[in-house]
Amino acid sequence: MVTLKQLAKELGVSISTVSKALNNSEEIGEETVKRVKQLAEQYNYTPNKVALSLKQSKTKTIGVIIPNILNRFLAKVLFGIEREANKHGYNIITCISNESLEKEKEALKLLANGSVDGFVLSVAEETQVNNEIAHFKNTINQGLPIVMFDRVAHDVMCDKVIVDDFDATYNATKSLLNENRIRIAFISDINGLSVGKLRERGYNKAMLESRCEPLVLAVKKKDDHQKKIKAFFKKNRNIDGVIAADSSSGIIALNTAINMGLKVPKDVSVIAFASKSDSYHTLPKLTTIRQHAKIIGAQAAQMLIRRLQNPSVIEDVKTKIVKTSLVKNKSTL
Amino acid sequence: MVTLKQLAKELGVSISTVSKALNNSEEIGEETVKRVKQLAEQYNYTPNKVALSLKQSKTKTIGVIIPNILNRFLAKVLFGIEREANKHGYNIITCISNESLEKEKEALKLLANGSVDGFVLSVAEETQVNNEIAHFKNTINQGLPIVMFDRVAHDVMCDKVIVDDFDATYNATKSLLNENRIRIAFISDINGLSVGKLRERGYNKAMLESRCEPLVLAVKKKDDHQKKIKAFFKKNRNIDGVIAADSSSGIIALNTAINMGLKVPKDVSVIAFASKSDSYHTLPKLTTIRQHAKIIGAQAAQMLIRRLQNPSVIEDVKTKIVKTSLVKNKSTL
DNA sequence: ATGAAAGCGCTAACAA
DNA sequence: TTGTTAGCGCTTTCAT
Repeated sequence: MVTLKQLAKELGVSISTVSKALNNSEEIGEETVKRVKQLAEQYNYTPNKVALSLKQSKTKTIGVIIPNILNRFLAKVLFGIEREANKHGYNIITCISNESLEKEKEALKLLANGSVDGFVLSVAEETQVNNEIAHFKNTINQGLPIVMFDRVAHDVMCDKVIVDDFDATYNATKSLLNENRIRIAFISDINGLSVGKLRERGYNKAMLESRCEPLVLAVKKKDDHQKKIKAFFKKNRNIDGVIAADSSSGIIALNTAINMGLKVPKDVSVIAFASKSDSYHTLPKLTTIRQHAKIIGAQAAQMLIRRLQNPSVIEDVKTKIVKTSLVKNKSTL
Repeated sequence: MVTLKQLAKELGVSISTVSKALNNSEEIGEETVKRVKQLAEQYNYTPNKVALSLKQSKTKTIGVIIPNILNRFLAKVLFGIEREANKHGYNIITCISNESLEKEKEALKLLANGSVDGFVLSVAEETQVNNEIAHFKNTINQGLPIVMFDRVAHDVMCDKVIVDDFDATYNATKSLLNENRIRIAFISDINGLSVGKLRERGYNKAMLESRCEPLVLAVKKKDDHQKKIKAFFKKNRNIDGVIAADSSSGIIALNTAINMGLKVPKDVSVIAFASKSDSYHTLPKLTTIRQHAKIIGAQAAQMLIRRLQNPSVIEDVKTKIVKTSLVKNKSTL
């Protein structure tokens, strides 16, 4: 890498002259500016990012902590964050907590040493279960703002971007009830998460309002989803609707129903939290609750960057709700 | 953030004493070391990463450029890279090229300004189509090593980690031929990629060896996969086997076959490049070609880190092949 | 219009 | 055993 020093030497001027010339300072003579820029161009000079960061004590880098990159929703949010960050000249440095509290703490600590200007993160499962929040508060107190998305810690004062999980399942369940379904099951493999609980509650509310009895299957990560769901269907022969809190459960439920000789949507309707491409993984195509992951990511990044660029203004923390949409396909009437 | 300066001041010693004490230098008195460490602990001191990077002209950060984070395979590789990097004290800074040559160039340039010590990347589709490699060569000439994985540019001299794509489909096709299938189709939505082509060639070779006529369906990203595949099945009624170059095509092919009243695997066998969790998205469970994405990521990271840590040794570039495995499930005989 | 110098936080060679 | 100093690459204030 070429440095200002080398350019200065070759041009026979001082370092500061070169710096000013490249930054279009008024102080420098037209002729000099031209010479400097030309040589810089020739040598393909770019300012050293690290030196810049040190000097200006900001890195233009956002730390992103994701619980699980294999989760399609989270991957999509990451995509949204990256794109938005890039648009504003920020890079992202990614850590994967793997749903572990310990790794989350580590990542936070590791990056809070000057590597990043702030964080966008979704809380790890273990963290939510143990309700740990000290590490978040610490980080914020160190002057590093955090924006949480999807899985948030409500007791931490920071900006948040969430989904209307409760309303989403409430409305989805309602829509099945309107199809005159009465034995609607709720299947979820994210029962430990805040969002999983909200989704279940929305479902419950709708069911109880219509005097239908809730019927819930909580699948665990280590279970064989297919077996569990098949057994569940066998035990509850009269199921005529399914609300799935995650895409896998939804896809498997639909395919299992068909495998058991049921007609979808004639005998059973299925709705799942899932993405567009997931909906192609079943025949008939799956009716989905879309979370607009990319928008969530973009919003979160935006909130963080705003805060970074107006550090003086002590804004109140905000919580944005990105509404889901129910996209009807052929797995419902 | 506390700095050495502040600690030094409070302790009434010089900055270098503090630095040495914290780095367990032999030079410093036992008593002093204790005092320094205690105060550092109390103030939760961590060395400023940026200053360290500047001083040592290495960042302990790896730049990762991924064409598409929503691709499950690539996401999994990213996971492997991150974990391996972390193990060796490296962070990763992620850019998503979104299959665009321009973004790939940009990312490379942006991070080559001192932000990272080297790159792990998979080549964007557009880059492969246009066969552009100058930006890679530039980066390497600047002294930043690159390790490519999966989609590699063969004409660039650098370490590579690839999959035995050709053999994988050759063997998979053979295994269907051994089931006495004779009308085996190849379905792919990655026809533009180097790996897609290799997969097709492996299939072709096996078919021709058995004097069977190849039958290929190339789906485009923007197509409605379900429609395309259904039409394909209708046009070629006698298909008795499918090799899919990507998981989506495989899942959709299997589900479509069932939807059309065919029995899987009795009438049609299906094999696809896909992950374990994908195999649960069909009933019967999908027979898959596994790429061991995490291992690929870990290997790539390892190769880069090795090179970074032995900069003097000019090793020859290496290409590692991570073998796929054919995991038989219920979609084949 | 140009340059010298200080300083961001850290390490390390050298001096005391 | 401890401190001084230089320097990593850059910006910026203050001379000149």
